Amino acid sequence: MSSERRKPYPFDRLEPKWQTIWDETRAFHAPNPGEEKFDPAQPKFYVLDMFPYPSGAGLHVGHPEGYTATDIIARYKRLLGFNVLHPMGWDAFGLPAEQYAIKTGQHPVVTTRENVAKFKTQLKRIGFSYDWEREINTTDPGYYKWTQWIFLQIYNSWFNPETKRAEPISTYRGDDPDEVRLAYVAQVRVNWCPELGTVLANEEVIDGKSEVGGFPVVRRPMRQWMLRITAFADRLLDELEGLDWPDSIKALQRNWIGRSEGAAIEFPVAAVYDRRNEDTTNDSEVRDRRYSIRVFTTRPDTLYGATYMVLAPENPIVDQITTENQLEAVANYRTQVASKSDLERTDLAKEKTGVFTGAFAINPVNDERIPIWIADYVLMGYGTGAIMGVPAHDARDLEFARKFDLPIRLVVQAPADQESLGFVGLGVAINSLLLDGLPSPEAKQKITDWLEEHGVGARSINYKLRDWLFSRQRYWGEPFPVIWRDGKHEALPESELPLEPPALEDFKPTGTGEPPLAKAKDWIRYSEHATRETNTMPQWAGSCWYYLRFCDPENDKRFVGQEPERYWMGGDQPGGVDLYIGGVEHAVLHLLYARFWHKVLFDLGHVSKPEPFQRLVNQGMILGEDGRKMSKRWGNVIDPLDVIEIYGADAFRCYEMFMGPLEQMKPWSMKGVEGVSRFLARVWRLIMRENQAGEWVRSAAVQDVEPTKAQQKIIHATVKKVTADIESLSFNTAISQMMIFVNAFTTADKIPVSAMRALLVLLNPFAPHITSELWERLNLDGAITAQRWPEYDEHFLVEDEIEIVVQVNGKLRDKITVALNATEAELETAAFANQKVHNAMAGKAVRKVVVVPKKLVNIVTA
RNA sequence: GCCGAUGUGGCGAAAUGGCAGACGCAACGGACUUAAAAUCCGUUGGGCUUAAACGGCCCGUGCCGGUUCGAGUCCGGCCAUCGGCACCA
Repeated sequence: MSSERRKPYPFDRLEPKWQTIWDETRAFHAPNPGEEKFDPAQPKFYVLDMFPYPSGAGLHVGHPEGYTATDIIARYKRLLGFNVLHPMGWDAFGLPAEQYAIKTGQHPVVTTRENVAKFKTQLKRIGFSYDWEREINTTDPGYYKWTQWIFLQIYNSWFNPETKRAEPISTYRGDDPDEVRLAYVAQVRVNWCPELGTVLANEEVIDGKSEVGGFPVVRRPMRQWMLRITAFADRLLDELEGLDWPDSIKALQRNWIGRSEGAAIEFPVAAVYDRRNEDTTNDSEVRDRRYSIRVFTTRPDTLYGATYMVLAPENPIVDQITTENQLEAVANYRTQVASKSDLERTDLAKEKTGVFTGAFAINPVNDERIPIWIADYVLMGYGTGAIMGVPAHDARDLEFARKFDLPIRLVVQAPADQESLGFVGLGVAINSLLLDGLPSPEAKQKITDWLEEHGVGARSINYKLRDWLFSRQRYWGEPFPVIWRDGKHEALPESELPLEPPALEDFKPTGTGEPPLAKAKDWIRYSEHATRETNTMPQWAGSCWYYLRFCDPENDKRFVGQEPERYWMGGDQPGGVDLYIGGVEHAVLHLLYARFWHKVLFDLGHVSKPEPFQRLVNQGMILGEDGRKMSKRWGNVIDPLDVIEIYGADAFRCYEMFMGPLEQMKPWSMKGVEGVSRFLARVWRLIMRENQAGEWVRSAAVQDVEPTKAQQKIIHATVKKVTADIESLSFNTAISQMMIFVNAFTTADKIPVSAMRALLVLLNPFAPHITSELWERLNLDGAITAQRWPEYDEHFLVEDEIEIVVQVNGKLRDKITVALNATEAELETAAFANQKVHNAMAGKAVRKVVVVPKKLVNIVTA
């Protein structure tokens, strides 16, 4: 038959009905301290989603996975009596939104407004219980006013190494405050993406391509705004410890920060060929302190094995030390390296290349002359842009030394079963005069002490983390609240915030590196002698503090009021954000940047805790039905609204949670949705039946009777399991338990109302619409959202008789039923009386009997 | 190469060191129906035994070892897949 598929229950009518009621009654509005209806007696719970970029494509099934999980928690905590903060907003500045605007030829203001409207409609159709009165949009002047204000706090601060805290720049005693500001301008080799027409942060470049769009990225020196995140490297690292985050995310951040401990060592340059002084000879043994090369190493204990040095080709000192006859070779090599993109440079990493500079350095520990080379396997961006080559104990150095026939000297003895040449682990020092016989860790200490005593080295720590490149040459972002006067930058007065971008017709990137804002000639001109900064902030700026704004979104006096901040983000209660759920893709971007901003704000006294997100959970990616990543290319993308059209929002929500563990990657299955939909229909038919006229009426089986003993047991077992499972975010097994509950009642001829009350409240966070409707149809008191979460009584879970497992030599042989209070001796006797046990023992002698009360008896034979 | 995660039926998955596979999907059988859909009931890890049913027995959580009365779970060593970083000195 071609007629429309019959709905198993009328979700298409009742779901919009309840969504409207929730809106109209402000059912999920959370008042702030001091506001009407605020109850200070209740504990708070802040449960947050990573707010989306409202892209043109709309929601896909991945978004609602985390959102459903947080919604269940929010509704559950409300039923427990918590004051719950559960907000949603829009991260609408940035490349995706702007690329979409360019593609469709519309102004980003217009596309953003449309996309936000679309996202909001979709989210509402899924029935999420957000407090929409707290909705924020990073592109609202009322919001980015405070993003700019926070930038000024950062700009007007420095990191005091004594206190290890950010402090107002006024406490800095040096000559030039611009040298130490947490926001500064520097000429740096940036990641320039010609296709996007902007520079990108290191974190936004993946395999030499832009994270957004996958376009090639090249290195290019440019003057840019930087944020001094490196000053906070140790705190960002150390304070990860106390956070309730997945180990994998902590590991990613640790890895990204990349702290390594070692020593900095000075190698004087011997025989400097100085183009300004033709008299200097190559054979001079004079140590020339004017040209000393500093290296960083994590293995100072291998210093005696350093048989050459390598500089990064970009290292400026190369110009100073290269000898006349090597000038051409060095220049050629440097040109060749410069023409390679980062991608090519790593791609071609298979074979080592390099050139001798003609110069020599003196190994400070043994006065040996060692040749200085340049090679692109040494990076200018890490350490000092120079290394000591210890080929015997470093795989890269060994490869290089073999290729260019440089000497190799063993200085670490490997453990007996391993070859010492090429051994890179910790062993025992050899051929190292001062260090011979010492295990590597002690050798490190001793040689570093020696270097410090002789003034030629020191303990040193290096990080992979670079300062955050914070400016972009794009239109759709926050303008910097900065003006330029006589070549110097200064802060825009706070009273002039928000600084709105000019209304440009043509907002496309210029392609030259000049920002689009430069096209707005009137806007740029600030005064007779001053002009505005034309760069804009990156996408991440707005998301670095949005969780704070949610606490007090309307405040026009402060970025967040002190009292709401103290209440929701700290105060006497644990956690800042108590639960934060989102995708793993933000492990080193948003989550690192936001922690950094938060620490600056904390140091300056603007927020009450040093860390913003106490507990973090990553939802796993949802794959297409074919097991591949969802993508237009494979045609396997699922649109939530299509699913809701057929099965309803409740079924959609429950399926998203029933698929498997929240954090796991898992494939979508429409058949699976159907199964969950059948479960909800069974819940419906427990309470409702269809009359002759085809109307749903309350079933006569539902009666005000006492549950049977067996029913009591399953009710209390379900309350217990669902409660525990929600607490541990094991939503899939919570749903399983409710299925067991429903299956048990499906066949009952009398269904106690009390059992249905408990079920509906338990199921409400998962399937809020159907449970609200059934609650109303049962004529139960008040709204279901105003109920208290049921409690269980252990008393109902125990039985008089229990089943005991009987094993022989650890193998299950039979199960016996005994009284709950049976003694160990009684259990043992019962086990030995069992025929199967007797058979299995095959007449062998008993060696041992293990009795676990209420569980099992295990008989061990000889 | 380094770091992290994962490995259980045809599929998604469950299992405080104590009955492996709950719950759901798919499949098969049955009831209801003129028929189908929907719904309800039942079977369903593999193998052997038995005419069949009942029953009985053996094997089984990536591989190899270990600890334990007892291991999917704990320990050691491998293998595979996925994710991140990657010439980081």
